[in-house]
Amino acid sequence: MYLPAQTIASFFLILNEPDHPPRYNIAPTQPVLAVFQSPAGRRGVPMRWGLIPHWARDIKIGAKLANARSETLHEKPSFRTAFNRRRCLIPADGFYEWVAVKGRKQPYFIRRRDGNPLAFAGLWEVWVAADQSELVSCTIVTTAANREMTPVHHRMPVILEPGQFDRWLDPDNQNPRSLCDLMRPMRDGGLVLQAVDDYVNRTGNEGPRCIEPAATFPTPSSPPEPPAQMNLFED
DNA sequence: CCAGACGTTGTT
DNA sequence: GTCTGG
DNA sequence: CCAGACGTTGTT
DNA sequence: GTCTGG
Repeated sequence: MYLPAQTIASFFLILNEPDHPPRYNIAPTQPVLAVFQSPAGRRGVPMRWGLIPHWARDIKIGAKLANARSETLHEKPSFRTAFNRRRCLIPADGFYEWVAVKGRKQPYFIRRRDGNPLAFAGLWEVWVAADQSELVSCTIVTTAANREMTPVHHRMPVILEPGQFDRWLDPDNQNPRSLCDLMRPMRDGGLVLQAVDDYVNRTGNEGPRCIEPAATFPTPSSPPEPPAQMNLFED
């Protein structure tokens, strides 16, 4: 079968962080707000996007680790330890995906239909540089695309609901198998896509123009509603 | 044992 | 740090 | 993820 | 084509 032109999944995202200017175009290696569970409660701190394993010699490895596949997290040397002990949430108003069409890359902005922010499942890590300085970094966990995402890409970030936050963040839960049910595609129908101006394609560009609707490209149509089905993902 | 990798996406 | 390939 | 560079010698 | 910077 010939699929529509492909996409990417880097989840360049929008972030509105209290007391900081809003960001509309966060790229890997840039700081993103991440929330984790500390003994004193939940804390949000800026972390470098792109996880740097504690054993890394070179900071550059982080650029390749912006995402972590949920299916294999538990066995990857780069993610295993963080998965067991350092899970986090990464809040965002939305994220982008691109579809390559005739030598062009058409970006789409994806947000919740209900207007609330998203909470991506993430992992974080502390890396000690050669000069002994510490750098905290994070990665976003991915899973298969849900119905709305399928027209633009076959993967999507794991998006958690408030009722799931505690379990995901609990540092005392070091049993990966008990977390499998959290790492599923978001329920169908919860997201909306909007084709936007390719201003966002340049990482140096910032501001609301990144989510300005594109005049010439329509939102891709979703496949028809599936028939009534068994509950495969037991929520 | 030592040396070298350690990742995701999408592309063909 | 830990695993894999040689 | 996307955009942009992709090099050496010698100069300040 | 592949790597780097953002």
